[in-house]
Amino acid sequence: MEYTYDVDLEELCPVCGDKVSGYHYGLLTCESCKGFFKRTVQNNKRYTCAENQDCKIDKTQRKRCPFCRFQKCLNVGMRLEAVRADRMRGGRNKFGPMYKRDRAMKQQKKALIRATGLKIETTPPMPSPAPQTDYTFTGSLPDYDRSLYGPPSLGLPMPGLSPDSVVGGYTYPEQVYSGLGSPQILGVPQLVLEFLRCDPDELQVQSKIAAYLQQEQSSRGVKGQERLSTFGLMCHMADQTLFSIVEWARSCIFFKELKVQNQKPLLYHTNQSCSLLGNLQFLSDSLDRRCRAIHSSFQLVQGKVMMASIVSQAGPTLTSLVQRGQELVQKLQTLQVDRREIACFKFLILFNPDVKLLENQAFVEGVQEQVNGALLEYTLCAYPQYLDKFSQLLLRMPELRALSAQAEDYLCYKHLSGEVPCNNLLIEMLHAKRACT
DNA sequence: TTAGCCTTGAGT
DNA sequence: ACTCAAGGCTAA
Repeated sequence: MEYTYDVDLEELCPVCGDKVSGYHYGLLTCESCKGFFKRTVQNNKRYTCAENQDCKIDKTQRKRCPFCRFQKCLNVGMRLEAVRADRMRGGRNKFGPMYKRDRAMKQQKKALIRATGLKIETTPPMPSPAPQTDYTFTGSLPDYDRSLYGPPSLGLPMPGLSPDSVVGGYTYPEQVYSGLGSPQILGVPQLVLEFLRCDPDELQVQSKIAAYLQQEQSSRGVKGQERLSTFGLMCHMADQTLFSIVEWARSCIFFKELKVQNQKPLLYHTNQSCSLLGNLQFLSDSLDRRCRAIHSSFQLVQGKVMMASIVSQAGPTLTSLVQRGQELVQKLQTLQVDRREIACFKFLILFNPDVKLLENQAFVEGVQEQVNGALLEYTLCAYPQYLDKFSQLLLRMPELRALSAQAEDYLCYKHLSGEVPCNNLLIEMLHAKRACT
């Protein structure tokens, strides 16, 4: 029911709502708007609006005001460059690959809708900024006075909440991203760039934690205290990692808009998963940045030594947990997950729709949808030869959550048998989590 | 002028 | 050989 409704919705012309006949001048439109756009651009037509330049354009009224109709054509993203100045017929233009990606994306979004029952919001495509790529091939650009119609209004609906977005006390996330043709910089959706901006440098975080642990250990030596066991070390390490995750979440887009009481449950369900991803990012960063090779290899060696000591000292449960974690990291590495994808993945983990909040449930689901959409778009644009990457990535999510839950159970067990050091943030969270569920 | 159908031809 | 988004044609 919902599914067919969505499909129908997508097959309507974004200009007038008539039936779509294919891709025309950059996007799916109906035959009549295709013809109208062509005539207007080819013949350099100028219209004027008898009203206030905001006429409603639909199937029955589209003939009434050509000015507003053409305005709408431009606003929904129809491309002047796709009208050929030399009027050459047939053949293909450079939009071909874009149409192909768009088709792939629509298909995968449908699959996603079927799989999750969620609807991925696709706001009407934004007019893209002045074309950076040259789309002319079968001829030169038509001599068209674009400035007459003014620059395309590419304002992002970023700041503030519009009155419409507040419904019955529940706030919805601002739609920061839209479908293909959404604001992008070199093929990276704006939202993905924003995630990357909030994402901490994992190398630095890990160095800081390592330094902290070393200091902790040596100060114990000085004070004549017993040195920390492997498990004790891991608890401290996890604790520090948790601090960094909380710090990250509190400063990042979407999350900081939530009230603290709503932030907490999300954070409680996040810890282990994100630290695992942090590890992955750390590893990939270490490999990427040759300039820090010495530093990185030192850290890697340290990591390996630590692993060895875990395997030799820890019980079989912990060992298997760590091993499974490493296996998952390895799987993700063979997928060649890049930093941007990891940044998105972290958001998907943080905004877990399964965590029930007292309020703002819709907000969490909305963010989930937006991030899914942005990640899908990014993977399709960045890895067009690997159209499956998005679903491969999502496929790892249940594994990650399962592992996280097991780690938590283990921690709980250890805590009950009194083996976890006091003043541990992890345990505090554990208590808080049990209390609120 | 509109809009449905036709012809074309590079890319696959 | 086929596809499908360009441009072309023409009756309302």
